[in-house]
Amino acid sequence: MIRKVKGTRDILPPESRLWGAVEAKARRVFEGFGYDEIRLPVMEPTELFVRTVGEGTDIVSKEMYTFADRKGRSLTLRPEGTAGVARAFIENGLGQRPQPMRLSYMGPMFRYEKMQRGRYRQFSQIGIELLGASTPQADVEVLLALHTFLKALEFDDLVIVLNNLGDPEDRDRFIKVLKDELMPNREKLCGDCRRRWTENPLRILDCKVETCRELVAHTTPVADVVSDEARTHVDAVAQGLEALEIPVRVAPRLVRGLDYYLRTVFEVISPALGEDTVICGGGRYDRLISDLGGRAVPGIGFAIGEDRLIDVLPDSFKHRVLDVPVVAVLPLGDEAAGSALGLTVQLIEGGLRAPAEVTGRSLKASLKWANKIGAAVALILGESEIEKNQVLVKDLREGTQEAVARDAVVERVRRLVGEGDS
RNA sequence: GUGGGCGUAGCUCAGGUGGUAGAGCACAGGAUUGUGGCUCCUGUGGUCGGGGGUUCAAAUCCCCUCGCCCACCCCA
Repeated sequence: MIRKVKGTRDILPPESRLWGAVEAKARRVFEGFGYDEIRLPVMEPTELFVRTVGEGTDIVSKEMYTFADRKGRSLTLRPEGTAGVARAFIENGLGQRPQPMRLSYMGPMFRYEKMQRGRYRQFSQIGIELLGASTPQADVEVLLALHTFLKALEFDDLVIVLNNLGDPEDRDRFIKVLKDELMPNREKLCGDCRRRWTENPLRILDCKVETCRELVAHTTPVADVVSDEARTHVDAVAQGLEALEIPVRVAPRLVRGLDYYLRTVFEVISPALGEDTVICGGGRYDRLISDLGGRAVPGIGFAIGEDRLIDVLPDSFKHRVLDVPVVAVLPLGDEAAGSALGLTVQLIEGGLRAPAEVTGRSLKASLKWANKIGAAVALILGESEIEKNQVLVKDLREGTQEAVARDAVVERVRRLVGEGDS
Protein backbone atom coordinates (compact mmCIF):
# COMPACT_ATOMS: atom_id res chain seq x y z
CA MET A 1 0.00 0.00 0.00
CA ILE A 2 1.20 3.47 -0.81
CA ARG A 3 0.98 5.74 2.17
CA LYS A 4 1.14 9.44 2.69
CA VAL A 5 4.50 11.06 3.25
CA LYS A 6 5.46 11.33 6.89
CA GLY A 7 4.39 14.60 8.40
CA THR A 8 1.65 15.22 5.86
CA ARG A 9 -1.99 14.50 6.44
CA ASP A 10 -5.29 13.84 4.75
CA ILE A 11 -7.96 16.19 5.96
CA LEU A 12 -11.24 14.38 5.52
CA PRO A 13 -14.85 15.43 5.82
CA PRO A 14 -16.29 16.58 8.07
CA GLU A 15 -13.10 18.18 9.45
CA SER A 16 -12.41 19.71 6.07
CA ARG A 17 -15.54 21.78 6.56
CA LEU A 18 -13.91 23.42 9.57
CA TRP A 19 -10.90 24.34 7.45
CA GLY A 20 -13.10 25.89 4.84
CA ALA A 21 -15.06 27.80 7.44
CA VAL A 22 -11.95 29.11 9.19
CA GLU A 23 -10.44 30.24 5.91
CA ALA A 24 -13.67 31.90 4.79
CA LYS A 25 -13.85 33.72 8.11
CA ALA A 26 -10.23 34.82 7.78
CA ARG A 27 -10.84 36.26 4.35
CA ARG A 28 -13.96 38.06 5.48
CA VAL A 29 -12.36 39.64 8.55
CA PHE A 30 -9.04 40.53 6.98
CA GLU A 31 -10.63 41.89 3.83
CA GLY A 32 -12.71 44.02 6.11
CA PHE A 33 -9.53 45.57 7.48
CA GLY A 34 -8.27 46.07 3.92
CA TYR A 35 -6.05 43.00 3.62
CA ASP A 36 -6.44 41.29 0.26
CA GLU A 37 -5.02 37.89 -0.38
CA ILE A 38 -1.69 37.41 -2.11
CA ARG A 39 -1.14 33.94 -3.54
CA LEU A 40 2.46 32.95 -3.75
CA PRO A 41 4.53 30.01 -4.97
CA VAL A 42 5.22 27.27 -2.47
CA MET A 43 8.80 27.07 -3.69
CA GLU A 44 11.34 29.85 -3.77
CA PRO A 45 15.06 30.16 -4.34
CA THR A 46 16.79 28.80 -1.25
CA GLU A 47 18.70 32.01 -0.80
CA LEU A 48 15.50 33.92 -0.01
CA PHE A 49 15.06 32.07 3.26
CA VAL A 50 18.72 31.97 4.14
CA ARG A 51 18.86 35.75 3.90
CA THR A 52 15.60 36.56 5.65
CA VAL A 53 14.88 33.90 8.22
CA GLY A 54 18.54 33.76 9.16
CA GLU A 55 21.34 31.30 8.66
CA GLY A 56 21.71 30.49 12.34
CA THR A 57 18.06 29.64 12.92
CA ASP A 58 16.86 26.09 13.26
CA ILE A 59 14.51 26.57 10.34
CA VAL A 60 17.30 27.31 7.92
CA SER A 61 20.03 25.19 9.41
CA LYS A 62 18.18 21.92 9.62
CA GLU A 63 14.49 22.11 8.73
CA MET A 64 14.20 23.17 5.12
CA TYR A 65 13.04 21.03 2.23
CA THR A 66 15.81 22.05 -0.11
CA PHE A 67 16.53 20.36 -3.42
CA ALA A 68 18.13 20.98 -6.77
CA ASP A 69 15.87 21.24 -9.80
CA ARG A 70 16.79 19.73 -13.16
CA LYS A 71 19.03 22.66 -14.02
CA GLY A 72 20.82 22.49 -10.70
CA ARG A 73 19.19 25.54 -9.08
CA SER A 74 18.69 25.26 -5.34
CA LEU A 75 15.00 25.55 -4.48
CA THR A 76 13.26 25.35 -1.15
CA LEU A 77 9.67 24.65 -0.17
CA ARG A 78 8.64 27.70 1.81
CA PRO A 79 9.04 27.19 5.56
CA GLU A 80 7.10 30.37 6.36
CA GLY A 81 5.21 33.09 4.55
CA THR A 82 6.72 36.47 5.26
CA ALA A 83 9.86 36.03 3.17
CA GLY A 84 7.83 35.29 0.05
CA VAL A 85 5.62 38.31 0.65
CA ALA A 86 8.68 40.52 0.97
CA ARG A 87 10.15 39.09 -2.22
CA ALA A 88 6.89 39.60 -4.11
CA PHE A 89 6.56 43.12 -2.76
CA ILE A 90 9.91 44.07 -4.25
CA GLU A 91 9.60 42.07 -7.46
CA ASN A 92 6.13 43.39 -8.33
CA GLY A 93 6.82 46.96 -7.36
CA LEU A 94 4.08 46.92 -4.76
CA GLY A 95 5.76 49.94 -3.24
CA GLN A 96 4.32 51.90 -6.18
CA ARG A 97 0.78 51.23 -5.08
CA PRO A 98 -0.98 53.31 -2.45
CA GLN A 99 0.82 52.78 0.84
CA PRO A 100 0.64 51.12 3.22
CA MET A 101 0.15 47.77 1.50
CA ARG A 102 -2.05 45.31 3.31
CA LEU A 103 -1.75 41.66 2.31
CA SER A 104 -3.01 38.36 3.64
CA TYR A 105 -2.03 34.82 2.73
CA MET A 106 -2.89 31.27 3.62
CA GLY A 107 -1.56 27.94 2.56
CA PRO A 108 0.89 25.14 3.18
CA MET A 109 4.38 25.60 4.63
CA PHE A 110 7.06 22.94 4.92
CA ARG A 111 9.59 22.17 7.60
CA TYR A 112 11.49 18.96 8.00
CA GLU A 113 10.97 18.39 11.69
CA LYS A 114 10.67 15.50 14.04
CA MET A 115 7.02 14.65 14.31
CA GLN A 116 5.02 15.39 17.41
CA ARG A 117 1.45 16.14 18.38
CA GLY A 118 0.14 19.23 16.64
CA ARG A 119 3.18 19.59 14.45
CA TYR A 120 3.47 18.48 10.87
CA ARG A 121 6.04 18.73 8.11
CA GLN A 122 3.44 20.17 5.82
CA PHE A 123 1.33 22.54 7.84
CA SER A 124 -0.83 25.49 6.99
CA GLN A 125 -0.55 29.09 8.03
CA ILE A 126 -2.88 32.05 7.76
CA GLY A 127 -1.21 35.41 8.05
CA ILE A 128 -1.34 39.09 7.24
CA GLU A 129 1.38 41.64 6.57
CA LEU A 130 1.14 45.42 6.83
CA LEU A 131 3.91 46.99 4.76
CA GLY A 132 4.89 50.62 4.65
CA ALA A 133 3.80 51.80 8.08
CA SER A 134 6.11 52.07 11.07
CA THR A 135 3.85 53.68 13.64
CA PRO A 136 2.65 51.97 16.81
CA GLN A 137 -0.86 52.36 15.41
CA ALA A 138 0.12 50.03 12.58
CA ASP A 139 1.08 47.39 15.14
CA VAL A 140 -2.14 47.95 17.01
CA GLU A 141 -4.15 47.52 13.85
CA VAL A 142 -2.49 44.23 13.01
CA LEU A 143 -3.08 42.92 16.51
CA LEU A 144 -6.64 44.17 16.41
CA ALA A 145 -7.25 42.34 13.14
CA LEU A 146 -5.85 39.21 14.74
CA HIS A 147 -8.01 39.63 17.79
CA THR A 148 -11.11 40.31 15.71
CA PHE A 149 -10.51 37.18 13.69
CA LEU A 150 -10.08 35.00 16.75
CA LYS A 151 -13.21 36.48 18.30
CA ALA A 152 -15.09 35.71 15.11
CA LEU A 153 -14.09 32.09 15.69
CA GLU A 154 -15.66 32.45 19.14
CA PHE A 155 -12.46 32.16 21.15
CA ASP A 156 -12.75 33.97 24.44
CA ASP A 157 -9.75 32.91 26.47
CA LEU A 158 -6.85 33.64 24.18
CA VAL A 159 -4.12 35.94 25.37
CA ILE A 160 -1.76 38.04 23.33
CA VAL A 161 1.73 37.91 24.76
CA LEU A 162 3.89 40.86 23.86
CA ASN A 163 7.55 41.75 24.14
CA ASN A 164 9.99 44.34 22.91
CA LEU A 165 13.04 42.99 21.13
CA GLY A 166 14.44 46.43 20.38
CA ASP A 167 16.33 47.24 17.23
CA PRO A 168 19.14 45.00 15.96
CA GLU A 169 21.74 47.22 17.64
CA ASP A 170 19.86 46.90 20.92
CA ARG A 171 19.78 43.19 20.55
CA ASP A 172 23.55 42.88 20.35
CA ARG A 173 23.82 45.08 23.40
CA PHE A 174 21.23 43.01 25.21
CA ILE A 175 22.97 39.74 24.46
CA LYS A 176 26.11 41.13 26.04
CA VAL A 177 24.19 42.18 29.15
CA LEU A 178 22.48 38.81 29.34
CA LYS A 179 25.71 36.89 29.08
CA ASP A 180 27.41 39.09 31.68
CA GLU A 181 24.60 38.48 34.11
CA LEU A 182 24.46 34.75 33.52
CA MET A 183 28.23 34.27 33.47
CA PRO A 184 28.58 33.54 37.21
CA ASN A 185 26.00 30.77 36.91
CA ARG A 186 26.96 29.55 33.52
CA GLU A 187 27.75 26.08 34.81
CA LYS A 188 24.23 25.69 36.19
CA LEU A 189 22.62 26.07 32.79
CA CYS A 190 21.35 22.96 31.07
CA GLY A 191 23.32 21.35 28.28
CA ASP A 192 21.20 22.84 25.56
CA CYS A 193 21.56 26.31 26.99
CA ARG A 194 25.32 25.98 27.14
CA ARG A 195 25.15 25.20 23.45
CA ARG A 196 22.82 28.15 22.84
CA TRP A 197 25.32 30.34 24.69
CA THR A 198 27.37 30.61 21.56
CA GLU A 199 24.91 29.71 18.82
CA ASN A 200 21.75 31.60 19.74
CA PRO A 201 21.93 33.18 23.21
CA LEU A 202 18.45 34.71 23.02
CA ARG A 203 16.94 31.27 23.04
CA ILE A 204 18.20 30.72 26.58
CA LEU A 205 15.35 33.00 27.58
CA ASP A 206 12.64 30.53 26.76
CA CYS A 207 14.32 27.37 27.94
CA LYS A 208 11.80 25.05 29.58
CA VAL A 209 14.22 23.68 32.19
CA GLU A 210 13.31 24.87 35.66
CA THR A 211 16.82 25.83 36.79
CA CYS A 212 17.39 27.82 33.61
CA ARG A 213 14.08 29.58 34.08
CA GLU A 214 15.04 30.66 37.56
CA LEU A 215 18.42 31.94 36.48
CA VAL A 216 16.87 33.83 33.60
CA ALA A 217 14.18 35.30 35.81
CA HIS A 218 16.79 37.42 37.59
CA THR A 219 18.28 38.91 34.46
CA THR A 220 17.51 42.30 33.00
CA PRO A 221 14.60 42.19 30.54
CA VAL A 222 15.28 43.13 26.91
CA ALA A 223 12.87 46.00 27.21
CA ASP A 224 15.18 47.70 29.75
CA VAL A 225 18.12 47.66 27.39
CA VAL A 226 16.48 48.91 24.22
CA SER A 227 16.70 52.42 22.83
CA ASP A 228 14.24 55.09 23.88
CA GLU A 229 12.62 55.04 20.46
CA ALA A 230 12.03 51.30 20.57
CA ARG A 231 10.70 51.49 24.11
CA THR A 232 8.35 54.34 23.25
CA HIS A 233 7.12 52.43 20.24
CA VAL A 234 6.22 49.20 21.98
CA ASP A 235 4.83 50.96 25.04
CA ALA A 236 2.50 52.85 22.74
CA VAL A 237 1.42 49.57 21.17
CA ALA A 238 0.60 48.11 24.57
CA GLN A 239 -1.36 51.22 25.52
CA GLY A 240 -3.22 51.24 22.23
CA LEU A 241 -4.31 47.67 22.80
CA GLU A 242 -5.42 48.37 26.33
CA ALA A 243 -7.46 51.29 25.11
CA LEU A 244 -9.25 48.87 22.79
CA GLU A 245 -9.70 46.45 25.70
CA ILE A 246 -7.70 43.74 24.06
CA PRO A 247 -6.14 41.53 26.73
CA VAL A 248 -2.38 41.70 26.55
CA ARG A 249 0.29 40.25 28.74
CA VAL A 250 3.80 41.61 28.62
CA ALA A 251 6.35 38.81 28.59
CA PRO A 252 9.90 40.07 29.04
CA ARG A 253 11.37 36.67 28.12
CA LEU A 254 9.50 36.18 24.85
CA VAL A 255 11.80 35.75 21.87
CA ARG A 256 11.07 34.31 18.48
CA GLY A 257 12.83 31.87 16.22
CA LEU A 258 13.30 34.11 13.20
CA ASP A 259 16.09 36.65 12.87
CA TYR A 260 14.18 39.40 11.11
CA TYR A 261 11.98 40.47 13.99
CA LEU A 262 12.64 43.69 15.88
CA ARG A 263 10.79 45.85 18.39
CA THR A 264 7.27 44.43 18.66
CA VAL A 265 7.10 40.64 18.87
CA PHE A 266 4.10 38.67 20.03
CA GLU A 267 2.45 35.29 20.31
CA VAL A 268 -1.04 34.13 21.02
CA ILE A 269 -1.50 31.35 23.53
CA SER A 270 -4.48 29.58 24.97
CA PRO A 271 -4.23 29.39 28.78
CA ALA A 272 -6.64 26.48 28.73
CA LEU A 273 -4.21 24.51 26.60
CA GLY A 274 -1.04 25.46 28.38
CA GLU A 275 1.48 28.19 27.93
CA ASP A 276 3.48 26.25 25.40
CA THR A 277 0.72 25.95 22.86
CA VAL A 278 1.48 28.82 20.56
CA ILE A 279 -1.11 29.14 17.84
CA CYS A 280 0.13 32.39 16.37
CA GLY A 281 3.37 34.31 16.22
CA GLY A 282 4.44 37.56 14.69
CA GLY A 283 6.25 40.83 14.97
CA ARG A 284 7.76 43.84 13.30
CA TYR A 285 10.43 43.51 10.61
CA ASP A 286 11.49 46.97 9.44
CA ARG A 287 14.75 45.83 7.87
CA LEU A 288 13.52 42.79 5.97
CA ILE A 289 12.67 44.44 2.65
CA SER A 290 15.81 46.54 2.57
CA ASP A 291 17.91 43.51 3.49
CA LEU A 292 16.53 41.89 0.36
CA GLY A 293 17.62 44.82 -1.76
CA GLY A 294 14.40 46.82 -1.76
CA ARG A 295 13.85 50.31 -0.43
CA ALA A 296 13.53 50.73 3.30
CA VAL A 297 9.96 49.61 3.85
CA PRO A 298 8.84 48.80 7.40
CA GLY A 299 6.53 45.91 8.03
CA ILE A 300 4.64 43.99 10.66
CA GLY A 301 2.64 40.81 10.49
CA PHE A 302 1.78 37.47 11.99
CA ALA A 303 1.18 33.86 11.04
CA ILE A 304 -1.43 31.64 12.59
CA GLY A 305 -0.81 27.89 12.68
CA GLU A 306 -4.01 26.70 11.08
CA ASP A 307 -3.62 23.06 12.11
CA ARG A 308 -3.32 24.02 15.75
CA LEU A 309 -6.02 26.63 15.49
CA ILE A 310 -8.46 24.04 14.25
CA ASP A 311 -7.31 21.68 16.94
CA VAL A 312 -8.42 24.08 19.66
CA LEU A 313 -11.44 25.62 17.96
CA PRO A 314 -14.28 26.41 20.39
CA ASP A 315 -17.09 23.87 20.34
CA SER A 316 -19.64 26.58 19.72
CA PHE A 317 -18.01 27.50 16.43
CA LYS A 318 -17.54 23.88 15.44
CA HIS A 319 -21.20 23.12 15.96
CA ARG A 320 -22.26 26.15 14.04
CA VAL A 321 -20.24 24.87 11.07
CA LEU A 322 -20.91 21.17 11.38
CA ASP A 323 -24.54 21.11 12.43
CA VAL A 324 -26.08 22.55 9.30
CA PRO A 325 -29.35 20.88 8.32
CA VAL A 326 -29.41 18.39 5.47
CA VAL A 327 -32.33 17.51 3.27
CA ALA A 328 -32.31 14.11 1.58
CA VAL A 329 -34.02 13.89 -1.79
CA LEU A 330 -35.37 10.40 -2.38
CA PRO A 331 -36.73 9.51 -5.79
CA LEU A 332 -38.65 6.29 -6.34
CA GLY A 333 -38.12 4.67 -9.68
CA ASP A 334 -36.52 5.88 -12.88
CA GLU A 335 -39.30 8.33 -13.64
CA ALA A 336 -38.65 10.28 -10.50
CA ALA A 337 -34.85 10.29 -10.70
CA GLY A 338 -34.54 13.19 -13.11
CA SER A 339 -37.21 15.18 -11.39
CA ALA A 340 -35.43 14.64 -8.07
CA LEU A 341 -32.22 16.16 -9.34
CA GLY A 342 -34.17 19.14 -10.62
CA LEU A 343 -35.56 19.51 -7.14
CA THR A 344 -32.12 19.45 -5.51
CA VAL A 345 -31.07 22.35 -7.70
CA GLN A 346 -34.00 24.40 -6.46
CA LEU A 347 -33.16 23.47 -2.90
CA ILE A 348 -29.50 24.40 -3.09
CA GLU A 349 -30.43 27.65 -4.78
CA GLY A 350 -32.58 28.19 -1.73
CA GLY A 351 -29.48 27.86 0.43
CA LEU A 352 -30.00 24.28 1.56
CA ARG A 353 -27.84 21.18 1.41
CA ALA A 354 -29.83 18.62 -0.46
CA PRO A 355 -28.02 15.48 -1.58
CA ALA A 356 -30.09 13.14 -3.72
CA GLU A 357 -30.35 9.37 -3.56
CA VAL A 358 -28.86 8.02 -6.77
CA THR A 359 -28.14 4.36 -6.14
CA GLY A 360 -31.68 3.21 -6.86
CA ARG A 361 -32.26 1.54 -3.53
CA SER A 362 -35.66 0.87 -2.06
CA LEU A 363 -37.53 3.54 -0.16
CA LYS A 364 -36.80 1.71 3.07
CA ALA A 365 -33.09 1.68 2.36
CA SER A 366 -33.23 5.26 1.14
CA LEU A 367 -34.70 6.41 4.43
CA LYS A 368 -32.05 4.50 6.33
CA TRP A 369 -29.47 6.30 4.27
CA ALA A 370 -31.13 9.68 4.89
CA ASN A 371 -31.03 8.92 8.57
CA LYS A 372 -27.37 7.97 8.53
CA ILE A 373 -26.23 11.10 6.75
CA GLY A 374 -28.02 13.10 9.41
CA ALA A 375 -30.81 14.48 7.28
CA ALA A 376 -33.45 16.49 9.14
CA VAL A 377 -35.92 16.21 6.32
CA ALA A 378 -36.50 13.67 3.55
CA LEU A 379 -38.29 14.55 0.36
CA ILE A 380 -39.98 11.60 -1.27
CA LEU A 381 -40.73 11.72 -4.96
CA GLY A 382 -42.63 8.77 -6.37
CA GLU A 383 -44.92 8.24 -9.30
CA SER A 384 -48.04 9.35 -7.50
CA GLU A 385 -46.34 12.56 -6.33
CA ILE A 386 -45.15 13.37 -9.81
CA GLU A 387 -48.62 12.75 -11.14
CA LYS A 388 -50.07 15.23 -8.68
CA ASN A 389 -47.10 17.60 -9.03
CA GLN A 390 -46.38 17.23 -5.34
CA VAL A 391 -43.54 16.20 -3.06
CA LEU A 392 -43.85 14.23 0.16
CA VAL A 393 -42.07 16.23 2.85
CA LYS A 394 -41.08 14.03 5.76
CA ASP A 395 -39.70 15.48 8.96
CA LEU A 396 -37.30 12.79 10.14
CA ARG A 397 -36.96 14.27 13.59
CA GLU A 398 -40.70 14.43 14.27
CA GLY A 399 -41.76 11.48 12.19
CA THR A 400 -44.43 13.52 10.49
CA GLN A 401 -45.00 13.98 6.79
CA GLU A 402 -47.23 15.88 4.43
CA ALA A 403 -47.74 16.27 0.70
CA VAL A 404 -46.66 19.69 -0.53
CA ALA A 405 -47.18 21.28 -3.93
CA ARG A 406 -43.99 21.19 -5.94
CA ASP A 407 -43.76 24.99 -6.15
CA ALA A 408 -44.03 25.39 -2.40
CA VAL A 409 -41.50 22.74 -1.39
CA VAL A 410 -38.42 24.93 -1.03
CA GLU A 411 -40.17 27.43 1.22
CA ARG A 412 -41.80 24.68 3.24
CA VAL A 413 -38.48 22.94 3.83
CA ARG A 414 -36.68 26.15 4.65
CA ARG A 415 -39.22 26.87 7.33
CA LEU A 416 -38.97 23.32 8.64
CA VAL A 417 -35.19 23.40 9.11
CA GLY A 418 -34.99 27.01 10.16
CA GLU A 419 -33.95 28.89 7.06
CA GLY A 420 -30.89 26.78 6.21
CA ASP A 421 -27.48 28.25 5.78
CA SER A 422 -26.12 30.50 3.11
C1' G B 1 19.71 13.20 16.88
C1' U B 2 18.38 10.61 22.07
C1' G B 3 14.93 7.54 24.94
C1' G B 4 10.32 4.58 25.27
C1' G B 5 5.85 2.07 23.16
C1' C B 6 3.34 -0.35 19.10
C1' G B 7 2.26 -2.83 14.21
C1' U B 8 -4.00 -8.74 13.01
C1' A B 9 -10.68 -6.30 8.62
C1' G B 10 -12.15 0.91 7.20
C1' C B 11 -12.11 1.67 13.07
C1' U B 12 -11.34 -0.50 18.32
C1' C B 13 -9.23 -4.96 19.46
C1' A B 14 -9.29 -10.87 20.72
C1' G B 15 -6.27 -14.67 19.10
C1' G B 16 -1.85 -19.19 26.81
C1' U B 17 2.57 -23.49 25.71
C1' G B 18 3.14 -23.24 16.85
C1' G B 19 -1.96 -26.43 13.49
C1' U B 20 -2.97 -22.24 8.48
C1' A B 21 -7.81 -16.08 11.46
C1' G B 22 -12.22 -14.02 14.96
C1' A B 23 -15.59 -10.27 17.66
C1' G B 24 -17.83 -5.51 18.15
C1' C B 25 -18.56 -1.14 15.34
C1' A B 26 -18.89 0.58 10.31
C1' C B 27 -20.63 -0.61 5.23
C1' A B 28 -24.35 -3.39 1.92
C1' G B 29 -28.87 -6.41 1.47
C1' G B 30 -33.13 -8.66 3.76
C1' A B 31 -37.36 -9.63 7.70
C1' U B 32 -43.41 -9.84 1.11
C1' U B 33 -46.54 -4.69 -1.57
C1' G B 34 -43.84 3.11 -1.34
C1' U B 35 -41.73 4.78 4.94
C1' G B 36 -36.08 5.61 8.77
C1' G B 37 -34.16 5.54 13.96
C1' C B 38 -34.80 -0.28 17.96
C1' U B 39 -34.30 -5.59 17.03
C1' C B 40 -33.02 -10.01 14.24
C1' C B 41 -30.74 -12.53 9.91
C1' U B 42 -27.23 -12.52 5.92
C1' G B 43 -23.26 -10.65 3.16
C1' U B 44 -18.72 -7.69 1.53
C1' G B 45 -14.07 -6.99 3.56
C1' G B 46 -7.55 -9.38 5.94
C1' U B 47 -0.42 -10.28 1.40
C1' C B 48 -1.91 -11.27 10.34
C1' G B 49 3.63 -4.27 8.28
C1' G B 50 7.60 -6.61 4.86
C1' G B 51 11.66 -10.26 3.99
C1' G B 52 14.30 -14.45 5.56
C1' G B 53 15.01 -18.66 8.97
C1' U B 54 13.45 -23.02 12.23
C1' U B 55 9.34 -26.66 11.45
C1' C B 56 5.31 -31.61 8.50
C1' A B 57 2.91 -26.84 10.06
C1' A B 58 4.27 -19.80 12.17
C1' A B 59 -0.24 -14.25 13.43
C1' U B 60 2.23 -17.29 17.26
C1' C B 61 9.49 -18.96 17.90
C1' C B 62 14.42 -16.56 15.92
C1' C B 63 17.01 -12.77 12.81
C1' C B 64 16.79 -8.52 9.70
C1' U B 65 14.01 -4.57 7.88
C1' C B 66 10.10 -0.89 7.20
C1' G B 67 6.38 1.99 9.28
C1' C B 68 3.56 4.45 13.13
C1' C B 69 2.97 6.77 18.03
C1' C B 70 4.82 9.37 22.54
C1' A B 71 8.60 12.21 25.18
C1' C B 72 13.13 15.30 24.81
C1' C B 73 14.85 19.21 21.38
C1' C B 74 12.72 23.06 18.42
C1' C B 75 8.72 25.58 16.65
C1' A B 76 3.30 27.34 14.17
